[in-house]
Amino acid sequence: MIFFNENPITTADKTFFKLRKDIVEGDILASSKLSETELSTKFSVSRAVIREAINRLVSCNLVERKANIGARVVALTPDGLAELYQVRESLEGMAARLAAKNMTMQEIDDLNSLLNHHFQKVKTGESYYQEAGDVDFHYRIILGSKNQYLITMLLDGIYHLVRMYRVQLGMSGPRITTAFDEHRHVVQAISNRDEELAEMLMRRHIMYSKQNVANKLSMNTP
Amino acid sequence: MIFFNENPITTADKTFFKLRKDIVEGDILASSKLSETELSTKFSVSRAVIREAINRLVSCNLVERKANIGARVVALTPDGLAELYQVRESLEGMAARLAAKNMTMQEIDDLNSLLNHHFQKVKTGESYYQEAGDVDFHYRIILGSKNQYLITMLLDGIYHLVRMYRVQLGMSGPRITTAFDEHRHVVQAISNRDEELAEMLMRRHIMYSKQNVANKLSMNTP
DNA sequence: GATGACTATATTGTCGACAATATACCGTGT
DNA sequence: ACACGGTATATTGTCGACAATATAGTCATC
Repeated sequence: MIFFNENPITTADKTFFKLRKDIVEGDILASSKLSETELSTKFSVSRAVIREAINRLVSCNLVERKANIGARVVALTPDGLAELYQVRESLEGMAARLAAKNMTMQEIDDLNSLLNHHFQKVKTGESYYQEAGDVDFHYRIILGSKNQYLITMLLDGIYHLVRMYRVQLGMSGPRITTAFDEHRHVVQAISNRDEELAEMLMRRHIMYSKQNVANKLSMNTP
Repeated sequence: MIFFNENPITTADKTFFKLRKDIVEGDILASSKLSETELSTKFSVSRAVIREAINRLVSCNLVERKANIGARVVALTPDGLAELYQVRESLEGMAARLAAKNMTMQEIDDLNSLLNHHFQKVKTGESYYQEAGDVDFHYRIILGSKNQYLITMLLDGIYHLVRMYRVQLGMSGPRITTAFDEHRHVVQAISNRDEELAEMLMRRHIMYSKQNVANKLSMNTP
């Protein structure tokens, strides 16, 4: 069963993915207005396609729209970050617990391989944390929960917004290696089928990450 | 700050609300196909409006859409119910905990008034549980959490799907009065600012409700 | 100089038509 | 009788134009 088909089929799909990428990576600035006509000429598609893409961006909390006024990219604020990570901690904690219960041995092995791959990059100093999707640790855990609604809420709901904070506010210094160790420990708990510990470790990991991003954010907006 | 503006502005809004109501209440049958042309003639609006409404229904997990094929109302299944209530228990438990922390005295008083109002209906045997929105106990707790993302996930994500199961599979017999008592206890905990107890009682309450709906569902699909 | 109504402009919301894709039907061949 | 291909039909996806709403600018009035 394939939960998440991120293969674009229609042009609206492609436009949505492109816009999401541009917003998450900051090529379209936070808090900036999204003009339908402007975007439609820029992407050489009709306004209907742009409108559908924007509506989907609203669903993932990356854009806010007001009737008859327009759509804006969300702002990155300390309060927003706090609320976001509050639910993220709870939901991804739950995902880790369910993953410890429901992931297959094969999937756990693959996850370990992925971490080994990441370890190579950490050693050489590359920042691999920017990438989204199947190559991301959190993404795999979320899918591993095998709960359709949890997966939708996380991947369609806040996953990319979390990435937006992370990518635009950066992660650097010793946090990279400590975060990697925390990933290791979570997978270890999952491997032991220790549901409670997996949840606890994931919650702590997200708590620490939040602190890191919050510091960067408070530096930018004093 | 107004979190949820359920006031329809555009015709797409109105169409969306109407369709959502019809689906939740079973006037449009579960698992049935939604034809865009058919609906557009039925509602006397353009297909663009219908398409937008359907996309929003997809966002609340009431409808599934496949590219170039079409949209169908979701099916009500035991497995779906189990997954749904698994996340519901976690999220609404969290909402109750946050509500115990964040609701104002005024809001708690209003909530008690609402329960008194419900009590009158329970005594006379009316089934008040069908109504959605501000007059619903769970709705108020969710808003009381004051967490933007939690509110969005619950109200835009699963609230109406939960109602769909409840409305179409019914709640009857002694469950009505016991559910009412459980509501009382949750509010009592919130009133005492006992976050842990509020979460625990809410989780239990949802667990019991699930059992009730699951029984009805297994009777229908033997 | 500030305020309020009015107009001009730009943007979003809605519509009907056309294009692309999937489904159903029918005929042919084995 | 069954399997396979092709055509006809129906449905969804995309487009450009028009209608409705909000914004900005202008002018008149106090």
